[in-house]
Amino acid sequence: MDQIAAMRAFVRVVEAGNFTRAADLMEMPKPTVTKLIQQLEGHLRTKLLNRTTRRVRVTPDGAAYYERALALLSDLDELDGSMARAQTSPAGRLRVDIGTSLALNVIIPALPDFHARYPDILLDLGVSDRPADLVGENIDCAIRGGDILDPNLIARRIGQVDLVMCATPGYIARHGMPQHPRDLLEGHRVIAYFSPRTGRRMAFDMVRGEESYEFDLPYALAVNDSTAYQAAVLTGLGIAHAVEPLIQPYLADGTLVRVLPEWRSEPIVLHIVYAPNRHLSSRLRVFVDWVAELFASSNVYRLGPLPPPS
Amino acid sequence: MDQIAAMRAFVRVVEAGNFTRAADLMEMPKPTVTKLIQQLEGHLRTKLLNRTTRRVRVTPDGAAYYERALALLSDLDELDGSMARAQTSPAGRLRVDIGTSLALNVIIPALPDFHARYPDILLDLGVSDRPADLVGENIDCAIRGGDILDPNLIARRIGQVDLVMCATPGYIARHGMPQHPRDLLEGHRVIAYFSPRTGRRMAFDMVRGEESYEFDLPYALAVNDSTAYQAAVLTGLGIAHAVEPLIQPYLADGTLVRVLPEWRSEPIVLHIVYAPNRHLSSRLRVFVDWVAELFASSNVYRLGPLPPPS
DNA sequence: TTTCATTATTCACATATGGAAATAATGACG
DNA sequence: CGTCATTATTTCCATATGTGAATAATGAAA
Repeated sequence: MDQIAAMRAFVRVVEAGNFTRAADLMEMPKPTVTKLIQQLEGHLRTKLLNRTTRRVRVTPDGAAYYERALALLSDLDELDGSMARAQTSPAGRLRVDIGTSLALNVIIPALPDFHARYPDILLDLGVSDRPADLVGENIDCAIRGGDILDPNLIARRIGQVDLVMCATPGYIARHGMPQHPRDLLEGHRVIAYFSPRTGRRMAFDMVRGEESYEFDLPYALAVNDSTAYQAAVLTGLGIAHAVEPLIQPYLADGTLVRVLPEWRSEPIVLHIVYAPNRHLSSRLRVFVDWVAELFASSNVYRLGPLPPPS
Repeated sequence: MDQIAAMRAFVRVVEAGNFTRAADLMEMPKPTVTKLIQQLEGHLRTKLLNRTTRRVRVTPDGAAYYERALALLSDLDELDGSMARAQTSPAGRLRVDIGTSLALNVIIPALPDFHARYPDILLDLGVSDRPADLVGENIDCAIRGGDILDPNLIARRIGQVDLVMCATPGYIARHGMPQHPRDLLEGHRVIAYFSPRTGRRMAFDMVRGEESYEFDLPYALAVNDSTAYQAAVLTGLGIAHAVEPLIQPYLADGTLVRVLPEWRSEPIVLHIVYAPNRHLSSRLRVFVDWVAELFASSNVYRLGPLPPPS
């Protein structure tokens, strides 16, 4: 027996004064109303309605039950309604995990716009290059650069960033300017980025026409955070494989110089990832869409955290 | 979908921490729990549980829903429980319709006993020989003498009363003592009882051995209430067909004398009647049983209202 | 990395339920 | 009283749901 349906039918019969009208109001066949009332009376072991084909009268027990059933159905409808409203009017807490550079340079500066659009969404930002367990830590989504290795997550591509080789003028004055990727193997040091998850250093890849090199180079310093990497580049301790938009101001004012500029590296692809869910909450949906729009609507889409979390 | 069952399953899964244990606790197959949770999520269009085969985690939405569902289920259980208690612990109003003589002479004097046993039952006594519409007037039961003509009611026999012929000594001095039923046809008058429902007078029936008479006799006075009839007997206006236990004191002190004592009349059968109901309320059930016991446990069972409501 | 015990889900058949049509009951009217 | 319009209930077949068995997924342990 569907007790809620039975209670709804009973309430309707009491209010309508007969079975037929109640059935019409509920867009339900009459036998169904009959059956539901019978089932409810059986469940409660109490006669709720004295009825003939011409008259329906509520028993004293039925009248008492009606009042309480009405209140209870109202509570249930309120509960269902609040869930529906949560779906159609995005509100509530959203937990987002972002790499440091993307957070500091792209997302956080744009948040006034998101807040203006969705004032009822509370954003919890986890800012770290260290990947989190989305399901295990109840994180709604993450914005990441690089390959997405977890096949259980949905990854929506939102942009890419270029990597470029560079160094300080002081480093070049001391060690000389490399003329070819193989020059980096001797007499040079790099500033390396290592994965916060695996500890493995990211290789330096370089392509020119049909030529392609990929080296795990001798390094003077290795960091595993994209914002720290940007600061490390400026120390002059080595040659860096840096995110182009983040160092662009330093290239412009001469603080840094390009190294091997005729060689290109694979850009880093940016994704927003979240767990599959037939019933995606509206607040997550609007955030994903807003992020995608943010990256698509300006050339900041090419920005992203240094190296892939691989 | 049975939403209540789905909510119960959800609450159990949250508390048990996994589907299998919830299913065991509810004595329900695991696939049913799976289906119910899926249906509830579909109904609410919200993911309530993030689950793998090894772990079940409640989503933030799920946690919020859990609290409210728990409260609502508690209210429902309280409502169901209160209906069950009303069935097992007799309480509430009971409307009973009784003929005047039975009310005044039998039931009312015994009510202290009923009240002592069932202090939470409130009795509304309708006292009249005039029959009421049980269903139409929300009367729970009636105690009646005579044949029960309504086939839609349940009639439980609780006793019978004898009818006897009698008159005042003054009447006999003026008209003479009848020696045979046929003597009543000439020179005599009776006090008649007529049905409050149909207006028809009750016949005087007399049996002796194989002889049997039934006359609609000339009357000096006719009343349609059993208590009024008792008073009318004492006027000396005619011969009466009276309820034996009610006039016993007058026969003992000579106020009345028996007439045709060797002739017998059909006793009046007493019933308690109520509408059929698969779910008889406990208060009605205990009252019916108490009345039956009252009549069975003493010789008052032979008492009843005059003439049938026919 | 592979293995394996545990647990959620899916599948397919048995059982339960829904609902159109037929039937029974009611009570107003003449 | 009989007739008949209205309405609750029952019947029986089509559809939906429940559930045992099989399958897929997970994650701890070696």
